[in-house]
Amino acid sequence: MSKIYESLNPPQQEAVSCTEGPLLILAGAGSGKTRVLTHRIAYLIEEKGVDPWNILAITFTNKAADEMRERVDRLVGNGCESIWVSTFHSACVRILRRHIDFLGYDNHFVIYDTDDQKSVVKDIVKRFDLDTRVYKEKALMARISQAKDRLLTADDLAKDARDSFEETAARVYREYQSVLVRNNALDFDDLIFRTVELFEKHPQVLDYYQERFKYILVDEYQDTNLAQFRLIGLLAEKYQNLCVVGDDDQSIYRFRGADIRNILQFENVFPDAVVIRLEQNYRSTAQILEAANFVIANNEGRKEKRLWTANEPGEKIRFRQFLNGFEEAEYIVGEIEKARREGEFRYKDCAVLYRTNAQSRLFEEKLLYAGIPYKIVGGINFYARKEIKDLLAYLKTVDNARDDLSVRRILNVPRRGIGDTTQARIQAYAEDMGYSFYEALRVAEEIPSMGRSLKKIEGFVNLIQTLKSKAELFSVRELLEEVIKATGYVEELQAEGTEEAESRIENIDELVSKSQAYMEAAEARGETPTLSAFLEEIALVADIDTVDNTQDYVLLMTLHSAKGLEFPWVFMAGMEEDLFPNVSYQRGGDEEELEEERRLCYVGITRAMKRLTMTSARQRMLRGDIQMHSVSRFVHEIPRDLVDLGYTVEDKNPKLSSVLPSQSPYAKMREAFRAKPYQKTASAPSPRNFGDSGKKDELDYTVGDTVRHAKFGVGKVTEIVKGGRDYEVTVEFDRAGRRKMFAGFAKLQKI
DNA sequence: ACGTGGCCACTTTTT
DNA sequence: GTGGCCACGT
Repeated sequence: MSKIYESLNPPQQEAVSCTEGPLLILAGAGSGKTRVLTHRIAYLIEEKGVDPWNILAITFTNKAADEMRERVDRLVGNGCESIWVSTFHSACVRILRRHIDFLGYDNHFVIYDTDDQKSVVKDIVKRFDLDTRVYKEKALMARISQAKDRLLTADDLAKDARDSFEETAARVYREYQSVLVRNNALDFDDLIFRTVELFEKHPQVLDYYQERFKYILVDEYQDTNLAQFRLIGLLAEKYQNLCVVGDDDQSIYRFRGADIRNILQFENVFPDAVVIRLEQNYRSTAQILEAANFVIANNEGRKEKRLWTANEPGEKIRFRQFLNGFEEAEYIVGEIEKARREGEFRYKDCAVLYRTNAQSRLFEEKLLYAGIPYKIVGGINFYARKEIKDLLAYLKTVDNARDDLSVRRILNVPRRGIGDTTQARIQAYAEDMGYSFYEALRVAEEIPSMGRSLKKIEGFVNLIQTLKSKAELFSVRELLEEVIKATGYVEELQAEGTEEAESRIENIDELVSKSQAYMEAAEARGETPTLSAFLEEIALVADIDTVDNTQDYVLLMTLHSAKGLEFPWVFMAGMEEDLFPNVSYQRGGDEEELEEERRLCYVGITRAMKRLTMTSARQRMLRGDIQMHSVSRFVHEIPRDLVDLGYTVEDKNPKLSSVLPSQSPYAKMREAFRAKPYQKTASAPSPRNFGDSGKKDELDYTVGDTVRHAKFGVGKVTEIVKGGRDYEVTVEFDRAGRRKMFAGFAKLQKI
């Protein structure tokens, strides 16, 4: 072995050199799996003489793919451009662009994002005249997506339907699919599903790719779903040189169809698979790692493993509880600023992780106020913004006029005086004649009762035709600018002059620079930039892909988005029962969901290299009303001698102590930790023993009583549930309807 | 045809 | 607290 492999530890070396046959690498957090993957690729090329052309590496995000390619480049030097390093979705798009005509699609298909899917479903719900109370778009979309993740067609779903909801869902699915086919569109799930279909129906195509990809590597294997599993299985079937890397403890996408069994049963599916464990962690301090180990040990369904590290013990894990989310945010922002001022950490060394995107707001406010550069990953996707979607719809229409959705979106944007009635008439005509929506527009004069609208429609068609002809000559960026000019989109916003319009214009400017950046990147890759490729790239970028490691900013993101990343200092905010673990696990009453939450916590803890701070708030505004929260059970699962609870409120923080009740929460916490020393076997932790002071022993009203609420008025108590620290009271108000509230806050008066 | 105001549901996580 | 949707009025 050449020198570069000597820096690897023995199991890592084994994982690199075991190149033939199926291989499962169980790589604990921070165990250097990316290093193993990149060295393995280098080894294949350099030592085994494998043609880079024959290697396929699948990662979870584009960012990870870029990083991997970069690192392989550094190891191997030239020749690695021809390695396919990409996500499942972009790999499938590449394959489908070449061969989807075998399935009767046009290779020029468009990709529908979640928003587009929603419009399609919504339209169908309306056409089927379904009760939207029962058949919610979201639920239907989830059904369809779930089915596709499991490679089920609408017929399969109809066959398995157990009730009328499922039957209807199958009907909607069938119609949804035919709309997509008509529009020559594929949704995210289709990208995988159709590729599997292509391989299964056309063995010669499969054979081509089996020959092409003799060596396959899959990262984050624990998060693959059935469709992805099948895809990989098909590709690897012939040569069996499949190397998957994953960690069952980091499986956090069950809700999206990820099947942890893909990793737990790898050895059953590939009986002669070699299994290698990477258990040495290079990332975190010993105390952080130990905390992570203790937390995850509470899960039952996992492969037993013991992560260890030779790193320094490091600092204790900091835990702080605050009165509310504002103070939590203020604290975290203050800590970051202080550390930077003192030269201890840069902004980019710090990341704030939380369970739900909604939590980002408070941090954003405080960071903005403090003048600290930051970037929020996730939330509302840049490309989901209205102005961006509008402009992209123009580009999509130019690119593929079969995409009815885009055409309809822009027909009256900006306002052209073409209203719903006209649109409905065109739609009806198109359906009668078997035309696409745009085709119907082009022959609008044939449509009866168009009247005054005809002129306007002709204007629109002319605009699109002109843009289409320009698309031949113009670069992507020029075309986009032409759209902006021809439609007067920005002008209209400027005329508005509001702050909101201002920010929309900024977004549009950003889109223009993104188109420029795309062109440059494509040319750097030696490709000719095309409109289709630009649109495709946009459809497949995740927000995390736009994180720029060279910029010094604080990163804020959900725990999910943080997977695969690492930071010197990690803040885990909102460590509260009901928020994290999230309440929905209780709705399902599902132990597995709780375990998934715990894995998410494990992922969060193991992102931290040097320092980890966990915070929680006693009260938090959730869905409009204030709720009391006790400290997350996950915090309790960390042995107390690993935790630094900070100063007491009385000592150091007079501002807090004046607001808080006489009992210091920190003193309470200490008691709690002291009272209940950590036991590894403890199966039922009592998470709610922090600061019970708010609980009233008795309420002066009971079920059936009439009470008055300051805001909601008079109502009747229908239910009282004893919560951890308070009573949850359900009241049927005369005016405000049924409300659930905490007795401590509601201040209900018996009358 | 289009704008406005009130009502409602919503918040888990995403390629 | 917020954004989306519907109904109504101009």
